[in-house]
Amino acid sequence: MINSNCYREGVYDPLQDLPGYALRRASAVQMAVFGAQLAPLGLTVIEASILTVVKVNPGASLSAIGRMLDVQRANMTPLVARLESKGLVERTIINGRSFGLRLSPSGGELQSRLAAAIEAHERSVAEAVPPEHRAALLPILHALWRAV
Amino acid sequence: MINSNCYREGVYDPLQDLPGYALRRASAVQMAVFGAQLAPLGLTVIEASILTVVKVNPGASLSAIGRMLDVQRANMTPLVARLESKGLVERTIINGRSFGLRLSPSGGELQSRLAAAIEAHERSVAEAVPPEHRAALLPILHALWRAV
DNA sequence: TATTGTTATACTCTATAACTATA
DNA sequence: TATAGTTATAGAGTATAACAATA
Repeated sequence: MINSNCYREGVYDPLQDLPGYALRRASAVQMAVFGAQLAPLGLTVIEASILTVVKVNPGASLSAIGRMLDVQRANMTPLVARLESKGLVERTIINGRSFGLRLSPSGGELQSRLAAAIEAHERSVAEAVPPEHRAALLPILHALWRAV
Repeated sequence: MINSNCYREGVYDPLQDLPGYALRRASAVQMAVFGAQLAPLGLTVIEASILTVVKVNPGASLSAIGRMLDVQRANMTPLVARLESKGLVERTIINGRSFGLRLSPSGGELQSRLAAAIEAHERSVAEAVPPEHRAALLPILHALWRAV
């Protein structure tokens, strides 16, 4: 039996039922939507994730945050510089070779709006899943995240 | 009750249980693994997806393939040029303003190895999901893909 | 010696606008 | 007029290697 969605313009999609491909497309759609919702805040998705981690873990080092988010040190540097230049985060001294990050006052204000955006987005993600499958959503994603 | 995985190096991860974030991380892991498996074939993930679509739909146009894969025309051009320069695909004439793609002989040979790599990867993705949740995997991903 | 932060660099993917040629 | 393909360009994310300073 042929799924009618398999054809677009007479072209058959051999990838749509492959879980890895569907995972990539689902993630891409979700990232695009979330990115658009963050645009008014002047933030990218990664910047938003850094701000959220910093808010919850004031004083955490650049390296520790990067490891948590799977962003390499070398790539964290310009990201943090961007957040600093926007006046959203400040450095705190840990020791002579590393520093921690904390939200600045304006970073704290922005974080409130950011938290609302995240909550709205995450709700829409969860609600996009048929109710009977919602309980499986996080277990599946965590399993894929940790295991593939 | 605190999930022991919430802490790494004393830093708490406020994002890990957000479905959208977990979706992004799961996709990223999967893409990295699959990309590494494709490297010996000299292909990127997107190139592999184009080859697979072309194999199943010989003669499909650049634009139609791009729409299916959600790759814009302007970005399809250099991708197709890359595949052409590797001698993997050939152009067929559709009309004066568009052309179709088909696998070249060497593209066909590579596609066999590619199909095996895809099958192995997709199996590992499915098997990474706990058995009781496997039936929900595709319905969830399709719902997120089409709906968020 | 291992780790931190930095710099430099390169590659892939993505997004937009503008252009031509054709349907 | 709308579509196909192209070109140019810019931005975002990612990856590696190397370096100085510090633990």
